[in-house]
Formats: sequence, structure tokens, C-alpha cells
Amino acid sequence: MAHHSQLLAILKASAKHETPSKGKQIHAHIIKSGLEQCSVLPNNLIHMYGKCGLLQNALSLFDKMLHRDVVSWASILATLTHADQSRHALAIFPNMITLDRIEPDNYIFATLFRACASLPEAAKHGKQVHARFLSSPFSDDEIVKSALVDMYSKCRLPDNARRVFDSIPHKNCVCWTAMVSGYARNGRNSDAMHLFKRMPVKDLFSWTALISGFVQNGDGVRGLKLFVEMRSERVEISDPFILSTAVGAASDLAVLELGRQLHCLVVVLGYESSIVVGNALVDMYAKCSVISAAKQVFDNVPQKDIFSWTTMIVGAAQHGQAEESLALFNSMLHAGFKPNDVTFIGLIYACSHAGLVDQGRQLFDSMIKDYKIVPSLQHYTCLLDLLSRSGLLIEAENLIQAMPFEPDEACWAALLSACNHHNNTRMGIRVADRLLLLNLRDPSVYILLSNMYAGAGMWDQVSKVRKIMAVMEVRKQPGYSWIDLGKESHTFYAGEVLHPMKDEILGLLEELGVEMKKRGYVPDTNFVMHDLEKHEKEAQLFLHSERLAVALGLLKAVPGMTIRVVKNLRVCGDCHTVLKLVCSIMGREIVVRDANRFHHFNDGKCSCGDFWSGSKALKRCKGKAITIKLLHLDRWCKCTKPPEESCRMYKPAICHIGCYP
DNA sequence: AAGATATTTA
Repeated sequence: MAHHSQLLAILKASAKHETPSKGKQIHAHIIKSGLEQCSVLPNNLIHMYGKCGLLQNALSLFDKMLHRDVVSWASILATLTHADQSRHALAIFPNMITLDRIEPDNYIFATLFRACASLPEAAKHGKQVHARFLSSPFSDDEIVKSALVDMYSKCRLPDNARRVFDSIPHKNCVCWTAMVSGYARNGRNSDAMHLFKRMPVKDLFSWTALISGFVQNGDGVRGLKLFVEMRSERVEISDPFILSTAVGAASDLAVLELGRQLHCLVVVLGYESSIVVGNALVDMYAKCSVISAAKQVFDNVPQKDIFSWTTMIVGAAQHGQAEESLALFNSMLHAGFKPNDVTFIGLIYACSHAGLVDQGRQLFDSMIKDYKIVPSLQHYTCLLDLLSRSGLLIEAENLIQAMPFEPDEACWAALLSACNHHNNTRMGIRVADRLLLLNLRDPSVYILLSNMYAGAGMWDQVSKVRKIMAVMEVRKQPGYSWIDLGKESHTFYAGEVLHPMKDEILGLLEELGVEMKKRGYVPDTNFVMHDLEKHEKEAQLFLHSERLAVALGLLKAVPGMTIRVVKNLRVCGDCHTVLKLVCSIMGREIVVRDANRFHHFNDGKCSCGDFWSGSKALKRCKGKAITIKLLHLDRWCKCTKPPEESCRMYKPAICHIGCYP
């Protein structure tokens, strides 16, 4: 057999190419010939196993080693960290000092900080190790400082990161990117931008860090503009993450044409079979309301992972295709995947919106028993929604009392809405009284309250609620809707028509109104919050943003094409009725993505089965603007700002995304 | 002789 140095060379090659078979043979040889006395070969073996993803082999070798040195420790800690076992790494680190009597060196520090970075709650631990690092002989090491910048960035302490960053005399691209990413991921957009501009050398990583920060913070337009700028600076796209980020921005904004262009770019650049990009495309088509295209892309993702399956399951669920969600779930199990917490949220949501009570309950139980997943508040909210929508109100009320979370506004509102729907006034009043004690954040919940009290003839309570509503109205986020017409996109706010085609839009709506009345439409003014005369309320409904956007679509979109509109809030009940009539009068399919789900209007019917008024269970408030936390999927409709600038954004995008100018 | 730092989707 070969010499020591040749063995080393083979181990290095095995590690580099992640092909462990040769390396394993050498392991056997090392044991047979007693070469494990010296730590060099075993250390390389640990490294090789780590690189090849064979954590157990690495651990058992490490445990058996008689003479571990600092390199053995660095190798095993790095292996654990890369295998997503950072907790384990931090847990065994003290043994290095107490049992093996070895002091950490710069490699150890860098790895430990990386481990803390992947555990955002480990900031305290990280700070202790930081103190130790400062008093060590390695306190000037710049790689360790880079790792520290990254750790503080990921532990939501960007200012701590900045202090370390400023202490690095010769900054390389890695630490610049870590710092830009630190600002970007913590919502410090202008700091991120400012620092990015000062970067002496920018590479693809830095662009990705910056752009993904903007997208994650709800500014998809800004993110896409930067992507276009990056393209025009001819930065080579040598990995898929930037593409998945850009596609993700198109999903948030529901800009289908831009999404399609990005899809073309993906194909041109040869990332069609990348899972990261494939999953983003599936999500994009689902969120742009073309669920059939999502399924098509999904079917063509070659090596599906848990994200692919869950994205598709959730997408189908949001489009009201419960059977499809459940069928996908079966295929997923068949393919050998283990569902996770998000998968079950999608599944229970699907059951809830399709009235599949028993299925949904079984899934909830199976999640706990068979998959050992501890249900979160979102899971309980979905289950609660399932029971209450199906009229199992007592069971729902018991659940809200028994669940191990404090029920929030959204939970009570879900139950109240169901009491309303199923005409259970007694429980409704009980729930309404409960809600009235809370300082409600979602103004539209008060409409439910008011209607509930009015139904019971409790006029004192009605006037009390109305008074609160008058104050709330001021704070209410304006409703707006937008429509993507390919080369331009337009945003409408409720109550105003700022558009060059104003007259045509209003004219069309008038005309449609006449035809709707012939078909028996009577405006339902319960959905107007203001205390106004009846005709004034009707005038408000007439200018709801989703109608204006649909009208523009009918006027300008290619004849026969589906009209796709996105609304920041939920579609109001009256608009829901109107859109059912409009789709049938015009013979056009209309799809509206609202804050809660997708509504496919076709042939006078809606895919939601008219249970639109169901729960607001999945709505949460965050900061000033209402963002929607549907299905615990934070990225859902993160547009806290409407994409109003996108009219100008598109044209350059079309030239620059696919090819250079 | 060997080990370390930045971008990512539901």
C-alpha cells in the first residue's frame, strides 16, 4: 500500500469530490496498519467524512481517537456545524477544554461563531465565546472577525456586527458581504444600500445579500430594480440563489409577465433543473394565480425536496384544490419524504377550506402521533378554522379554551365569523364580548361585532362598536388592488380613479351595474364601515379597488385572457358578489388573490365556494402596515407597499433581464 | 502534513 503522503492525497481528493468510497478503503487500511497513532490521517478522515455528509462515520471515529488534537476538534466541530448540528457542536466544545485540555485556536473560534450564527437564539453563548476570543492570542484574526460579523448579523444584532466590522483593518469581500447582509436581513435597508455602494469589490454574493434583504423586507420592486442593475453591470450568475431571490420578488408582487421573463432567463442560463430555482418558480406561478403552470413546473423539478412538495401542497390549498393537496401529500409520502410543520399547515388549511372535517382532524392527530411535530399556534388556528367553518362550534370553542396558547384576536375572530355564518347568536355574543375586551388591530373585525350585536337587537352594543369603528376607520390601511398587464402594472386605491382611462373605467362599471341589477344584484352595504346614507355607502362600494382593477383589465388585457388582480386586504363580500356576476356577464375568467386566498371566478361561481366570509384566522398585524401571515408563510403577500413604481420598472426590465443592452 | 468566514426557496 501507498505511503503516508499518498494516502493523504487520496483522502483530500475524496473530500474534495465528495466521493467517500476510496476514503473508506483507506480508513480500513489505516486501522490495519496501525497508522492511527498519529493524528494527521484520522483528522483528514474526519474532514473527508464531514465533506461527504457522513456525520456518523466522523463522530464514531472522533470518539474512538486516543490522541485528539486541536485539528481533530476543528474538524469535528465544522462537520457538526455543516450537518446542521450546531447545538451538538456547542454542547461538546467545553469537553475540548476540560477533558482534552486543549485551548481553542483561530480555526476553532471561526467554527464556533458559525455555529452560533445558525442558532439565532445563541447570541448569549456567542458573546461569551467572543470574550474568550478577545483575550486569546488570535484576537486579530480577520477570518474569525468575519465570522463574528456574520454571527451578530444573524443573531439580529447588526450594530454589534458593525463594531466588529469596523475593527477589521483589511476588509475583504467576505466580511463586506456579511455586513451588508446583516443590515439587509434586519430591515436596515438604507444602511445596507449605503454600505453596498461603498464596497470596493462587489461579487455575486454581495448582490444576492442585498437584493434578498429588500425582497424579504417587502420591497420587491427595489429588489428587482437592483437585479436589473446587476445584470447591466454584467455580474456573472454562477449560482442559482440570485435567481430564486428575483423569482421570489415576482411572486410577492404577483407580476406574472416579469416572472415569465425570469423563467426564460433561468432556462437561458441553464438553471432549469436547479431545485432552488425550480421551487421558487413553482411558488411564483402559484402566487401569480396560474396554478396549472405551477403544477407543470413542479412535475419537471427533477430532484424534488421537502420544499418542492410543501410549496405545491400549499399552492393547491390556496387555490381551493383540496383534493389535489391531499393527493400530492400521498405522492410525497410514497416518494419517501417526511412532512414537516409547514406541510401540515397547508394540508389542514386545504381541508378547512373544502369542509373536509374528518380528514383535517385526522391529519392534525397524525402530525402529533406519527410525525412527533408539536403543533404551533398556527396549527391550532387552522384546526379551529376547520371546526368552526364546518359548524362544529362547541368543539371549536372547547379547543380555543384547551389549546396551550393564548388565543389571539385572529382566533376569536375566526370563531365569531363562524357563529355569524351558522347563526349561533348566543355563542356569537359570548365571543363578541370577549373580543370587545381586546384592543383589536384589525378594523374589519368590528364589522363582524357590529353585525352580531345588531342581529341580536343589542343596539347599545351596536352603537358602542360603531363609535370605536369611527376612530378605527382613520387607522385602517387603505384598500388597494393592482393588476399586471405585462408591460405595465397599475395600482388602484379605494375611492379614487387616478388613471388616464378614468372615464372608460367608470363607464364600464356603470354599464355592468345596469346589467347586474337586471340579474337581481342589490348592493350589500353591511360592508361599509362609515356611518353614511345608503346611497353614499353604495357609492363607496362602487369604487372599491378590486372593481377598478378588474375594469381596467377588461378594457386593456388581451381579449379572452384571464384577468388577474391582487388585493392587499380581503375581497369584500359585496365585491365578491359583483365579481361573480361580472365574470358571467363578460364571459371572462377573473382570478383575485386577496389577503386570505385565491378566488377563481368563472361562469358565475367562485372557487372558494362562497365561504369567503370565513375566518380571518390567518391575518396578523406587523408594525404599521397589515401584512398577511397566511399559513405561517411569511413571504405571502409581503408587499406592504403597492408596486406602484412598476409601470416604469417593466420596460427596462424587459431589455435587461434576458440580455445585455 | 491537517482544520475556519459571506448569498438561498415552502
